[in-house]
Formats: sequence, structure tokens, C-alpha cells
Amino acid sequence: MIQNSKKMQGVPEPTLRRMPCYLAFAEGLLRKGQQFVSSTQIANYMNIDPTQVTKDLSYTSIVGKTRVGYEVKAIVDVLSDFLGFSVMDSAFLVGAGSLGSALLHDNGLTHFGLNIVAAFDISPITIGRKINDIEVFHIDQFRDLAQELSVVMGIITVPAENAQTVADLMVAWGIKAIWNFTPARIKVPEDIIVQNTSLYSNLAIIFNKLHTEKN
Amino acid sequence: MIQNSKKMQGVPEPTLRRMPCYLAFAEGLLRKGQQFVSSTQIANYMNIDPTQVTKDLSYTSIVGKTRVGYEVKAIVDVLSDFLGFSVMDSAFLVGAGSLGSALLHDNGLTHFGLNIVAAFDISPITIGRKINDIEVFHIDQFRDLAQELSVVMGIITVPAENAQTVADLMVAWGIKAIWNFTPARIKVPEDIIVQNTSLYSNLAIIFNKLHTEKN
DNA sequence: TTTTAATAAAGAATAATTTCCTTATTAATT
DNA sequence: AATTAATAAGGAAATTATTCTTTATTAAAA
Ligand SMILES: NC(=O)c1ccc[n+]([C@@H]2O[C@H](COP(=O)([O-])OP(=O)(O)OC[C@H]3O[C@@H](n4cnc5c(N)ncnc54)[C@H](O)[C@@H]3O)[C@@H](O)[C@H]2O)c1
Ligand SMILES: NC(=O)c1ccc[n+]([C@@H]2O[C@H](COP(=O)([O-])OP(=O)(O)OC[C@H]3O[C@@H](n4cnc5c(N)ncnc54)[C@H](O)[C@@H]3O)[C@@H](O)[C@H]2O)c1
Repeated sequence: MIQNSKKMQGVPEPTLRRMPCYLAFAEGLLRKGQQFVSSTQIANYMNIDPTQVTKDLSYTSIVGKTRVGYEVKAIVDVLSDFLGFSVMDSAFLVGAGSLGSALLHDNGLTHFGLNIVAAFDISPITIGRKINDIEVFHIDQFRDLAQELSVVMGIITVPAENAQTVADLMVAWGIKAIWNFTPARIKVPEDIIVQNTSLYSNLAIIFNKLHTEKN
Repeated sequence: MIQNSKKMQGVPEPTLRRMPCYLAFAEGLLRKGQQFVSSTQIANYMNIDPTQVTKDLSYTSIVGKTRVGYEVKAIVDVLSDFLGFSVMDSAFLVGAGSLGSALLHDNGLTHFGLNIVAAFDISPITIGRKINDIEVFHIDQFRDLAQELSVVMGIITVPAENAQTVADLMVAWGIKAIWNFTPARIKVPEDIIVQNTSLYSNLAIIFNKLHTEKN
């Protein structure tokens, strides 16, 4: 099975991180009616090097026009496809607390291809409530329904000490990817995709810059 | 002014991202009463290479004992100092909506050295409320108080289209660092530190793995 | 029509990061 | 007491990511 060499190697993770920002920027331009955008403009917006932008976009099928730039519409269409934002994937969220509720409220996730179909908790206070039209169930309910509903992702927003328990449950549910918002690291079978999103890491970077770069 | 060459070069950002995780892990071990931890154990927990752990820790003053590992207490103490988590920095949060409220509720931030002293919004519904004992003011209030209160950081959790307006305000307030949770990129003077935390980038990475690595 | 300048694209060079390899140390085992 | 195995640490090598350089193209200006 021979593939395009770029696909074989995979897209660099830093590139994947930047792409949603290009997309958001292009969507804004599209709304404003701008038809073309150059790598220079995008780079200026992102505070990065213009060649970085062209390199990143070269992983996709988007081609630019010399002296003009890229067609905004093409960036929007190709990039949302490329990033998997134009097909809707379903997710379960476990832990409908502060952060979990914020995610349930966020329509940005739907816009970027993620549809949270149900939430789970153990607290009687939250169970039964609807948050942004998404119902919160007791964690013991729906145990084998993930596969049936073709839910591919599990979102963990419980306290760190319960992250592993929840992860185990999600694996049992047949979920393929886990988005873990707790600072805890979870152990799962090799074929399960795990994305850790540790907000506190950002603090470390800010503090380091605050305390060293500046005087 | 001659400095240690490691300090001159700066700590790599990936290292800074991993360090808070080492810290959280060590804190857990400390609570359980474990006295030593090896790079192998940490690496196993983090799903990374053990030499990565020793390299990362070598940026700090922590030294390990052959055949034993690192003292857990030392990791906790040195790392929280090193990351700037043991001195409290003050922040203003603007946009007390879903995500803003979650951050206001999160005591993890306090634990990692960030003290949100006040929140701002424009919606009459939220203004005047207290979230986790933090009062929400109208954005027009307190205009020059940031410096007086020595607030170094501004957190932006407003809708993307208002991010720039808020950023401009924060710069005028004399804030040194901005933690931007919107997908929009903001333009600020060079000496202002900006940390963009775009949750949607994580989606791009997960989807890419879901759609390519597997099968 | 000719010239100029802005641009994409591809490849080379550089820089950053991770992984590998070697050595020395030492707790645990024999 | 000698041996074994697990480890930290430092440097080398490999890998990955970014930046620089060159070339070709073309819209706009002269
Ligand atoms: N709130 C934030 O802004 C924020 C920021 C960064 C990281 N985090 C992390 O996100 C996680 C959640 O934080 P939070 O502030 O939302 O906490 P929270 O206490 O508000 O919410 C946790 C929710 O999980 C539920 N829960 C607990 N154990 C459970 C289980 N076994 N199964 C199902 N549900 C369970 C609780 O009932 C609660 O509703 C924590 O790990 C925290 O460190 C939160
Ligand atoms: N909710 C999430 O989980 C989530 C996830 C990822 C990213 N985000 C991003 O975070 C941002 C906020 O999202 P949210 O879901 O909290 O939105 P939200 O609508 O719940 O909250 C936004 C708040 O900002 C206030 N606001 C608007 N303009 C303002 C201004 N000029 N000055 C002060 N306050 C102002 C609004 O009154 C509102 O209270 C968005 O950019 C969103 O894309 C949110």
C-alpha cells in the first residue's frame, strides 16, 4: 500500500496545532468578504514566519497563486476537511463540573466537528440536569451504548484522582480516543488515542517568560 | 552579566510543558509517602523516554541518586520554585462566561501560583455576582488599578471577536502577560508576553490520529 | 511594453529536540 | 566479598521543526 510520502510521514504536530488557527482566521476573512489571503498576511496575524505558513499549507491540497496568495474559500473548505472538522464525531463527557459544563456549553466544539451526545457524573446534583440540551446521566447508565451510538471519543473532566477509573470505563465502552483534561496521566491499551490537555503547562511557560526573559 | 549556559539558552518549551506533570505526579507520591522515584517510574507514568525525564530535570538543581532515583520531596520543592508556582502572581480575568467561570472555580490555578483577584464582564447578568468568592465587575471599573494591585496577568475568556479590544485594555492597564483562551490572535507590544491556549488545536491532533494512524 | 515587487514553492541550511550510547555509581543479590 | 542489575548523567547521534535561499510566476506600476 503506497501512499503519498507526506501522508506516510504524517503531518507534524506543530503544524496540526497551527492549522485550526489558520482556519479560524480564514473563516473571519470569508465573513468579511475577502477573497484572497497571502502567507505574509496569515503569518503577520499569527506572529510567525511566512514560510512556516506555506510549509504548513503544503501538507494539504491547497495551492496558492503567485503574487496573490491563497483563495480564502479554499483554505476554509480544504482545511476543515483536512482537519476532520467537516464530519461530525460523537463524544461522551464524564464529569459535568465547572470545566465539563463549560465544554458542554461551548458551541465551538460542534463547529469543529465534535458533537457531545451525553454527559455523565456521579453527583445527584448534576444528574438529570440538561446542560446546553445535553443530558447528564449517572455514570453507570449506558454502559455499552458507546459502540451502538458510534461514540468515538471520551472527554475526561473529573478530578484528577478519578481520571484512571473513568479512562478504564471508557476503554470498556469501546471508545477510540480520550481527551483528558486532568493533570493525571492515564494508562490505556496502545490502540487508544490519548490527548492530554493540561492547562497548567501554559502557566509554567508564562511564568518562565515573566521571570527570565524580562529583566 | 554571565549566566549559567543553560539559563542563557532558556529551558525548552516542551520541557516546561512536561514539568508541571512531573510535579503533579511527585505531589501524589509524596501524599502516599513514597520517598524516592526513578526516572524510569516517571517516564512510565508519562509514557515518554526515561532519558527525557533526566534531561528535563537536569535543567533544575535536582540531582538523582544512582540506583535509587530522585527524592520526591526535592522534586516537589525544587520544581514548584523553578516553575514559579511557589510565589503567587495576581491576575484579572475578563469574560466571566462558561469558560471564565470554570477558571474562576478552579483552585488548581491557585495551587500553581495564580491568584485571580477580580473578574470583568459587560453583561448585567454576571456583573455584581461572586464566583468562588471572586467578584465580577463591569469592564469600565478599575481601569488603572492593575499596577496598583500589581496584577501581572490578564486572562481573556470573551468571545473571539472581542479579544483584541480586551487585549488593548489589558495593555493599557499595565499588565505584563496575557493568557488568551480565544482562537483569535491578538496584537500587543513586543514586551507583553502572550500565551495562546487554543483547545481546538487538540481536536485537530486527535482527529488526525483517529483518521490516519488507525487502519 | 517593460520593469518592478510580491508572492508561492521547493530545497538547503540551521536550530531545536529527542533518543541513543557510554560511563560511573551503588543498592541488592549471590 | 564479589557479582549483578538498575540507575543518573553527560555527550553523541538522530530526528524533527523552523528558517533561509533560490527560482519562477505574475499582478501592478512605470
Ligand atoms: N475548572 C477549570 O477551569 C480547570 C482548569 C484546568 C484543569 N481542570 C481540571 O479538570 C478537572 C475537573 O475540574 P473541575 O474544576 O471541573 O472540577 P469539578 O469538581 O467542578 O467537577 C468534577 C465533576 O466530576 C464529577 N465526578 C467525580 N468523580 C466522578 C466519577 N468517578 N465519575 C463521574 N463523575 C465524577 C463530580 O461530581 C463533579 O461534577 C480536574 O482534574 C481539574 O484539575 C479544571
Ligand atoms: N466554553 C468552552 O469550553 C470553551 C472552549 C474552548 C474555547 N473557548 C473560547 O473561550 C471564549 C469564551 O467562551 P465561553 O464559552 O466562555 O463564552 P461565553 O459566551 O459563555 O462567555 C463570554 C463572556 O464574555 C463576556 N463579554 C463579551 N464581550 C466582552 C467584553 N468586551 N468585555 C468583557 N466581557 C465581555 C460575555 O458577557 C460573556 O459573559 C471563546 O472565545 C471561546 O471560543 C471556550
